Amino acid sequence: MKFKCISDLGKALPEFFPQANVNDEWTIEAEICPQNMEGDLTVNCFKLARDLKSSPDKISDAATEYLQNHEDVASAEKIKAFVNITLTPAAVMRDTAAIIGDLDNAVKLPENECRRILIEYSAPNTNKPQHLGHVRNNTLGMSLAALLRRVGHDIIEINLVNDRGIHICKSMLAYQRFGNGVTPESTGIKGDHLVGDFYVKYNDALKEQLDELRKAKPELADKSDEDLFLETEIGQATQKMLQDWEAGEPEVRQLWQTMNSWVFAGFAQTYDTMGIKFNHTYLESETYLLGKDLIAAGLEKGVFTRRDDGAVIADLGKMGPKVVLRSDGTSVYITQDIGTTLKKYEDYKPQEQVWVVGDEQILHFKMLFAIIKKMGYDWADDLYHMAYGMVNLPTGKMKSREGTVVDADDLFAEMTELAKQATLERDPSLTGEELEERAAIIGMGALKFMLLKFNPKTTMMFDPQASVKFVGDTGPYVQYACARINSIMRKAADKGLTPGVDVDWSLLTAPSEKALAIQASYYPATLQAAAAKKDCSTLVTFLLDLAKAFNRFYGECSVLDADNEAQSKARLALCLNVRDVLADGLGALTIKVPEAM
RNA sequence: GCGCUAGUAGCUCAGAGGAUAGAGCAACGGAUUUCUAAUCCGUGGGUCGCAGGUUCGAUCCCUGCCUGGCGUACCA
Repeated sequence: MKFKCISDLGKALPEFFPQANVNDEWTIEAEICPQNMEGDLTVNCFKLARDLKSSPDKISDAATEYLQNHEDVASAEKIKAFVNITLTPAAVMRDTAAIIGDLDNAVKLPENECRRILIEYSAPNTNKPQHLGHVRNNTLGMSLAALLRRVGHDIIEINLVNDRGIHICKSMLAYQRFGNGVTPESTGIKGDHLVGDFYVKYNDALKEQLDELRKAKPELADKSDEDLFLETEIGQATQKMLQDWEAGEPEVRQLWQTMNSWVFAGFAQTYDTMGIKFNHTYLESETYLLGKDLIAAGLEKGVFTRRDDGAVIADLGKMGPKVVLRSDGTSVYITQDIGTTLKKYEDYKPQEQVWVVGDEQILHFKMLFAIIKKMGYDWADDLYHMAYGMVNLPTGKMKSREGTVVDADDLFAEMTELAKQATLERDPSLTGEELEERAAIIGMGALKFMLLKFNPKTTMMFDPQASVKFVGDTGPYVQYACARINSIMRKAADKGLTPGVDVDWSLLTAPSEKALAIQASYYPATLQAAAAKKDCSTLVTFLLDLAKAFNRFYGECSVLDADNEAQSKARLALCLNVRDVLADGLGALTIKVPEAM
C-alpha cells in the first residue's frame, strides 16, 4: 500500500506458502530500518509466521529472494528473520512523494469511519483563576479535538463551567466582607484573579475562626476542618448564602452574576491566549438539577432502588451500590453528570462523547457509564473518559495553601517573555507586532508541546527551569525546522528557483535524503494511529523524529548550492513536502508555525 | 484491606511480544569565510524494582513480593 515493493511482496509471499491462511485483503507493513542497521526499510518476518503458517526463517528466505529481484530494490539483506531493504532512490521518492504530496487525502479516514464526537474539557470553577493543571487539561482537550478533526471526524468542543456551589459562595462572601466595592476596572486586576484573591482571603478568615474555635473548645481539637465548618460563624454564613442563592434571593444573585462575569471575562482571555474556541459552554447553574427527574423515572422502571434509609441507589454489581439521590432527595455529583450526559446527547446527537478529566475520577466515570447503560441507552458504550495524570513540580504537588500553584496566565507571560528575549538575541531589529506575535507562537508552542510530549496518563513532572528552554526535544525545535525551510524557500524564490512539475527524484541519493522522505511518509499512518488511540504524544514523538531527520539532511545536503539545478529543484520539492507535514502535524496539535525564527 | 496505576541512564521521559533497550537534558570532545548554531556530529553513562513462569524470543504477557501515586463518600 505504501511502498510498492512491500505491497508487491505482500501479494507474492502467500504464493510461496500454499498452506497460508490469508485472503486477498492480506497486506504486510514495513518499518523504518533502525539507525544502526544497513537499509531503508525492514520487514519483520517473525510477525508473518502465524498468517503464512511457516517458519520465520523460511519466510525471510523467500522474502529476501523476492525483494532482491524487485526493480525498486537496490539490495535486500536477511539478518535472522528480518529483511533489511535498501531501495533505489527513485523508488523511495516516488512512493513517499505520492503520499506527502497529497496530504489531505492521505490523512483523512474513509467517510464511513468518520464520527460526530463531542469532547468536553477544561471545566473550571469560577472561584479562582486557572493553573498549570488546567493548562494540561486544556491542551490535551483542544489538541485531541484538532487531531480528531484533522482525520475527518466532526468534532464539537464543549466546556462545562462549575459556576455554583459552596466554593463559589466562599469568594462571594469574602468579597461582601472585605471587598470595599473593588472591581477589575478599579484595581486593574484580571477578573478571575481578583475573585481568586477573595477566595484566598476567605480561607484565611475561615482558618482564623477554626483556630479560635479549637482554642475555645478543646474537645473539638481533633475534628477535621470539614467537620467544624458549620460550627464557625463564617461557615454558617456561607451555607446561608448558598441557600439564598438556591432560593433566588436577588441580592445574592446579583453579586453572583457580577463576580461570575468578571471570572468569565478573565477565562475568555486565558482561552484566547491558548487559542481555544468552544462550540458551547454549559453552565452548571443551569444544568445541576437535570438528573433528578431521570432518577425518578428510573426508579419507576426499576433501574434504581430505594434503600431503607431513603437514599436512591444504582446496583452496579462488582462496583457495588452507588447513591444517585440522597435520602433528603437532593442530587449528588453523579446525578448531575447523568443529567448533563443526556442533555449533551440530546443537544448534539454525538456518536461518541469524550471527557478530558483527571485520572482520580476513573471510578466515577466507570460508574457513570454503567448507570447510563443500565438506564437503557446503548450509546453508553461510546462514552470515553480520557483520564490524564497530575502535574507535579520538583518540590512535589502543587498546593494552593503553600503557594506553589503555577498560575496559567503567569506561565503564558513567562514563556512568551523568554521567547521574546531569545528571538531578539537572534534578530535585534524585530519590533512591534511582529515580535509579539512570533514570541507568542514560540512561547505557547513550547508550552503545549512540552505538555503533549508526555503520554496523557502519566503523572508528569513540570520543571520550570527545564521546561522553559527552547532547545532539544521541544516545540521550537520543530518550528525551527519549518523556519529553516521557509528561509530556503525565500532565497530560492529570489533566485527564481521553483520545484516545478517534473521533479527528478532519482537525483536524491544521499542517505539523509532518503531517510527524511521515508520518515515523512509515515505521517498519515502516525496521525491516524494517534487519533485512534486518542493520544497526541505519539504524534509529538513523530514530529521530533521528522524534524531531526530534516536537520540532519540540512547539515549534509545544500538545497541552493546543489550539484546542479535539477538536484536543487528536487531537494526543494522534498523540503516543501517536509514543511507541509511538520506544519500539518503541529496544526493537529494546535501549535502554530512562525514564518521565521 | 480491596481496586487502579506507575517503577527503564545522574534527571525528565519514549519504547502496542522481536535485532546490540532509545531520545532530550546534564557532563565531556568536535563542527560555522557555508541555504538560520533555537542546529549538527561524537564520547561516557543500564542487573529495564525483585523473584519465578509462559514463549523460538519478555522492558512488554501471567503469578508473587517490594516501593510510590490515586481511588475506595448521601464531596465535587
